[in-house]
Amino acid sequence: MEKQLQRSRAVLPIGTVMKLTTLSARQIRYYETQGLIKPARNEGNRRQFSLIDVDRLLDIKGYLDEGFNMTEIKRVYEKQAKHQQKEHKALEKPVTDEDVRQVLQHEFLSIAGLNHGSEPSFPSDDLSKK
Amino acid sequence: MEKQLQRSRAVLPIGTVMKLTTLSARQIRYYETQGLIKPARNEGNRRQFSLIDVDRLLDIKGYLDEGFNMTEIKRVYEKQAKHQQKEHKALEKPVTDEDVRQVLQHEFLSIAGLNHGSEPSFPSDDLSKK
DNA sequence: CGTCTCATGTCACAAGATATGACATGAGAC
DNA sequence: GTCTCATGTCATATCTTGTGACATGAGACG
Repeated sequence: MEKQLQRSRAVLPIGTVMKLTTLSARQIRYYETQGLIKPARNEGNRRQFSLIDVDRLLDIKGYLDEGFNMTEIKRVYEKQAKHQQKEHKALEKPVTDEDVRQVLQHEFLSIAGLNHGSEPSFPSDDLSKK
Repeated sequence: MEKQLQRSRAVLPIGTVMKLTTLSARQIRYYETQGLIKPARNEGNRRQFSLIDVDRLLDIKGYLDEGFNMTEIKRVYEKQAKHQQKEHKALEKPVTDEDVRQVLQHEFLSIAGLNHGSEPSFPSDDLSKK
């Protein structure tokens, strides 16, 4: 359980998070304005994300893919905050092709930072400013 | 063992690595010129480190604290490369105060990125350009 | 169909971060 | 003393990030 402490350490800049989540900076910032994440800021006002933030972003991404909108996702987290227990599993549906990619990617974090993982995957995206 | 794959994913910019290792950018770059690490580069020529790189940097830091110089540390890794097995444990000495800080810090990575960890620690450094 | 809203993309300018090369320095080795 | 080693500090050029503004495709709704 102390592991949770480490995962909350905010050290990742938005660029790294983009790679880890394959979300655009615009999306990440937007989710923040929507109150879904609240990354820390350094002295230079740069966002500093933790692995927990990255996890949440991946969750958000998954919810969006499943058709939820910001407001609904917000409610999910509000409820979780109250009930103080991770039960968003109740929202799961039979896996689609998209989901698989999601899960595999999520595994990276499970391995590179958590404890509930199983098999890895490499998005290997390049994010070149196309 | 597949977990090793994830840890080799180069996504961390030097700033993050500085925080994770409490090493200066100058030191990190110097160790690179000495051939101790070979971080990947992105399209913009920026260094991209993996958790494995961070681990090695922490090891290097530990060796330096123990009195080794670049050349000797280099040999350590060359030998490891040949014998293809992590046995630099043979170089350990009875723990000193400095060592403790090292180990505790190393634990962060063990937790936020590996699997052989135990208890955490927060350097909580700020890196403001003093 | 128009019109709104939502989630994102794209631009643009300011400010912080990083790359490299040069010069400086304290601690030891000789 | 003089060298070497590991780092610090500067300077300049080039990315990266932050914010705000304008644009747009997909749906919802009338």
